[in-house]
Amino acid sequence: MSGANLSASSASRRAGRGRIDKRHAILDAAFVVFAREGYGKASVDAIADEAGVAKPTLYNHFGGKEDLFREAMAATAEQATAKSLAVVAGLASDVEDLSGVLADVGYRLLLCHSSDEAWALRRLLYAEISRFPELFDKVWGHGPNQLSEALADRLARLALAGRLRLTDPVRAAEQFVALLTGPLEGRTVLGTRTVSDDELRATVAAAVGTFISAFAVAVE
Amino acid sequence: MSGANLSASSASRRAGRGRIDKRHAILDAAFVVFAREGYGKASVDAIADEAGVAKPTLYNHFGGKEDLFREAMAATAEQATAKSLAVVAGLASDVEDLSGVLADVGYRLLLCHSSDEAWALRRLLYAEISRFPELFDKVWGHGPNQLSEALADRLARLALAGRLRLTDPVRAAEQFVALLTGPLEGRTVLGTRTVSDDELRATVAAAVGTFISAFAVAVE
Amino acid sequence: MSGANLSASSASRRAGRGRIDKRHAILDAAFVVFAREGYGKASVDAIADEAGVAKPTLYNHFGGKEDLFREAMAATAEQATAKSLAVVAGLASDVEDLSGVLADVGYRLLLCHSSDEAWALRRLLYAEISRFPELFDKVWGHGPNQLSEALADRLARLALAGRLRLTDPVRAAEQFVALLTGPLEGRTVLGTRTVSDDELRATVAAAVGTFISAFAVAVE
Amino acid sequence: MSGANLSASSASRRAGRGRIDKRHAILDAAFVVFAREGYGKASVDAIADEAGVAKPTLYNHFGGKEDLFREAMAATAEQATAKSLAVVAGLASDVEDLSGVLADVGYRLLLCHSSDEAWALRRLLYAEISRFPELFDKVWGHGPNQLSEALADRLARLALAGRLRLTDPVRAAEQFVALLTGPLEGRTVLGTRTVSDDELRATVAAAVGTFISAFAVAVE
DNA sequence: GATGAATGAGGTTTCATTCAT
DNA sequence: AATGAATGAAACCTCATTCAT
Repeated sequence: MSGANLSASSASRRAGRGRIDKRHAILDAAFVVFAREGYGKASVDAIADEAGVAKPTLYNHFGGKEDLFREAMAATAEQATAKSLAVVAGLASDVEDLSGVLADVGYRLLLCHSSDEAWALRRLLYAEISRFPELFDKVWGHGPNQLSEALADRLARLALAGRLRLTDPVRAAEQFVALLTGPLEGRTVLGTRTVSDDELRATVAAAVGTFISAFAVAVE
Repeated sequence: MSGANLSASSASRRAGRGRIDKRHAILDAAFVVFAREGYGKASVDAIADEAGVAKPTLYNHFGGKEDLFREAMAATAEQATAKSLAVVAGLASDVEDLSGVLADVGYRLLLCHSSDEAWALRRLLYAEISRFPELFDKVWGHGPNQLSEALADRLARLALAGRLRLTDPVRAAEQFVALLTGPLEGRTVLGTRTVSDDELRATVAAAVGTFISAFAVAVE
Repeated sequence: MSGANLSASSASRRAGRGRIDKRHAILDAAFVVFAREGYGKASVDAIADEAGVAKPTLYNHFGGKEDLFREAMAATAEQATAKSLAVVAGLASDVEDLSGVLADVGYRLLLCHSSDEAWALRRLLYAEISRFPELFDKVWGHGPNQLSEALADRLARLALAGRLRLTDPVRAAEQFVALLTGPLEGRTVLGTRTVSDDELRATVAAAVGTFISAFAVAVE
Repeated sequence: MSGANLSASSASRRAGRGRIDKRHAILDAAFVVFAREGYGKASVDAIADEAGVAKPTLYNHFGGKEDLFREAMAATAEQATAKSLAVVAGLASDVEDLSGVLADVGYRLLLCHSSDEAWALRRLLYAEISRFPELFDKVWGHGPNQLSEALADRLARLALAGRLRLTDPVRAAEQFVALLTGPLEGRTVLGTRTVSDDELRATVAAAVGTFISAFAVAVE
């Protein structure tokens, strides 16, 4: 969560393996620089340097700074979304230890949420939502929101299986995510400070505890 | 919630009432422009225009763009914080209808949270936290966080009064706030879209419902 | 020669002894700042600060930056000139040890020439001669040039007394000054480095030696 | 000597002969403008205009105003130095008419010293020595100082050849230069006024006369 | 007479973008 | 397709100067 792993993998950049992935290198570099400097202060020069290409090359691949931002955000968001969805996909409906399984899913969701890329994405989205309103769907709609929908599906099946008492699965999913992530916003200082794994797990435990208390069907 | 009422009241600007409030006019204008453009793209020229003063006046009052940003954020945060704290201060511990009271407090907190200023503050804080790390304490620490502490105090007293079953009041307060605000982040598209009052109240009801289910001591 | 004694005497500035010498304080401060920053980079603010007065006060006393420069240069030049002329005035025509007397006068002239004020004056004059051509007369004409004239008078009397063989006393005076000061320009790095008193005296000795060899009437 | 021939030759500027000499054009223009306005008042805009390039081009070639000044000074100083050294190089040690040869060398040195570029160099060096102390070596050390050394070599050989009586050739060289240039500083008003060729030659004659009187071995 | 506050103009520098190669 | 070099526009900031008190 600290910030080191945000540097674009320089292997593919450095290696002249071809020019098929020059576009990829630019996108990676762009996200790195945007994450570090913000959209307004990030300079196309810095992105070109980070990508190891000349500026006109960058303009040949993308229309300009705005398009580059859009595409870099979309590309990174896609990866982040996939990870979260993969976690949710692992939530089965025929579980024994519901609390334990929710805690496991919650913990892994929180890891996704706490990655440097995820924080950078959210920060940039927050910052530029008014200049790039369409980014919301690409980043959030295909991110936590899509996440809420996917999670709602799983919760609905748990309700059908008699393990949860739900009237609105989407709302419940939103609340589960909120209970997980909300308390950590302040504690991580918006992702700029690392929290210990213990604190992470404690937050998960508290979230799951509250969620279970509110929604679980008591076992006999 | 839409964005119209973010323009600084021009009455005090136009009136040459003195120069004591020129500083105030600059701070107001600065926040308006920063909120509209973001820190990086906001130009000092635009701020000076919005404030109705010349640029050097602005530099005489503040050291530069960075300081101006800091002070504008702090000033707006102070106001926002005060409102939220006032709401929490109204949460008594000897209440009859606990659900109703929590819903009332929650609704009013959500109004605070949903104001244009509050969203703008959070967006700017998210965007610039790495360039201005010290802002977190001023904006969030004296904002939702201070809010969590104040709310925790009240919840603790409700626990003492036998109305809530709490092990960690701060955690509970964080969760209450998370249940209120989390689901609305996506639904308001980070504050750029207005949600109906009905949806607001529904979110509050759901949050209070979950909270009560999880923490309320059952009445006989 | 180092640079410490260029700060305006703050005693008269600090003491509210009256306002008769506020003009003096401003002139002193102006020269200090001009010497430190150069005319172009010196700011009126800095001068006002150094003088301990407000900017409008300065504008009440002088017309603006240009006039202030002119007057500050003139005032400092007057002092510097007076010192040099006083040295020359001490050169009598009925001397026994001509070499020794010339060395003495030369040494004291060189001290005048090497003072911080003198170097600052020359540097500013060199720098701004095209913007302030009239300064030449005030600074140089009333300085080394006036010096040449005064020295020429004394040399002429020594010639009349049969001690020197001169066709053009002014030329001889110029050459005497040149022999004294010329070699030191490079050695002091235009006045920014201190030279030892030994080197000063050696330069004087060499200058006087050459001058005597060229112009002295051999004693029997 | 008046100032007209300081404008950069516009031929190469106008002709788009390539971009190899754009750097040269900028350096020339920079020196012209710095000489005319001084470092502080010279604007980068004016330099870019004079060079016929856009401002960013200038910033691409040089780091900023300071570096540009350094390089412009160095470039001009190099040319000026070369000319003076070439003159000294022509001073042979097996001369018949020592006076005549010294006068010839002196005259040509004085022409170098009196050129507009040389005066501008010295004025700028004097003016900015405290802000750019390292310029001294580039301009003066490689200029008159290097000149003194080269001249000292030649004088030493003349001493070996029995034509001069010297104890310290460097000192003698410094004095020769001082006798040549010193009297002209005042007479040309620091290079801002033209002196007639007659006056130039008279100064040379006087300098050589004094030098010969002081150092020449009497011919039998 | 002295001043805190204000300003129009202009400073250096950097930016996103485009040629010509 | 890729690039070194160039640019118009605009950024932040500072200056000499003047009000109104």
